[in-house]
Amino acid sequence: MLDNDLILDKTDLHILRLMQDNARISNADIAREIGMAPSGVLERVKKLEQKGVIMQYTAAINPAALKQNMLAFIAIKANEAPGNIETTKYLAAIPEVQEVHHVAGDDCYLVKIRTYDSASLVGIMRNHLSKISSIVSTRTTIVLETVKEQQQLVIPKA
Amino acid sequence: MLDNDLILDKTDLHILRLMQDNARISNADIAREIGMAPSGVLERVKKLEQKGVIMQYTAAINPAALKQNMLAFIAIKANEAPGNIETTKYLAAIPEVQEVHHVAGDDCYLVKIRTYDSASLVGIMRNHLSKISSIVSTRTTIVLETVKEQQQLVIPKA
DNA sequence: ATTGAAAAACATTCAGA
DNA sequence: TCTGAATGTTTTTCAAT
Repeated sequence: MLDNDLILDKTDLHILRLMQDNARISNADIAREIGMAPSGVLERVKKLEQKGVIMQYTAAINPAALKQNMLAFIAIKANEAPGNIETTKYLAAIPEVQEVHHVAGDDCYLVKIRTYDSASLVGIMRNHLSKISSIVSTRTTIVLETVKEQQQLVIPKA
Repeated sequence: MLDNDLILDKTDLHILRLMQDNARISNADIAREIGMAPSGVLERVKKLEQKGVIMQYTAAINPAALKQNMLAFIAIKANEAPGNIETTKYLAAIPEVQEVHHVAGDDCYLVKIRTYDSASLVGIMRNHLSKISSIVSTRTTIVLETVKEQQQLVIPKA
């Protein structure tokens, strides 16, 4: 999936824009919006899913509603052979870790992690990070307030 | 919305888990899964939306499909009066900026930004960031590879 | 790639418990 | 809160283009 045969036309982009903003929009509504038959829309949506353009439909849940009020970024330095991915595999397997990026520069990895509070963050660092022998050092940045947080992409009109 | 009258019971958490994993699941399927009538599920879902627990339904689109292959984090130092939110307002208004966090420590803000390439990143920094007079300095971290990226929360069973 | 028709499944409302 | 019945709508398939 997601090969070179993915030429997204104006209609595909329109569908993506609608579904990115409201994943629970009905095919019928999409069809009305873009002036196509519902069955045609369904075909296109299925193709977008199957090509890996649409990766998932998800409900964005308010972390505060689940009392998950701690958000932190951890910059991690690791001493491992280039191409070795043991560290990232371990980091990605931690459920509270939302993002793991391999970054350029001094710090090898940047990890985004969401927990209930500072105690549970420390708990994860103790129980998980300290068990990863390749980790040389960590630098934790605590988020005081999140002003904007969205995964939505800028989708061009054409 | 999202007051103190949000006591999420086991059923609510089950619904949230299902919808977080697949926002396009039908009410009927949720009803079957949790052993309730579809109309009852609908009521609960509407209440979760109205209380602000469910913030949005969104399709996660593969950035590569839109040729958006540059991801960067920018740490921004700003000299502004505490409580002044002009800088964050400006940052959040940039469409390519997916996240703006006010963080503890030396760097005041952490911004996540997704663009086509390094040229378009530089373009945004020139056209937007350099116009914000309160910004003292920026430190950009380029993502080489994203290993994990999800906004999904850990939802407890009860 | 798209349509339109047809059947099955679904969403939504509302009275009643 | 929840159910169950009722109605209108949607989804999905498929033959045809």
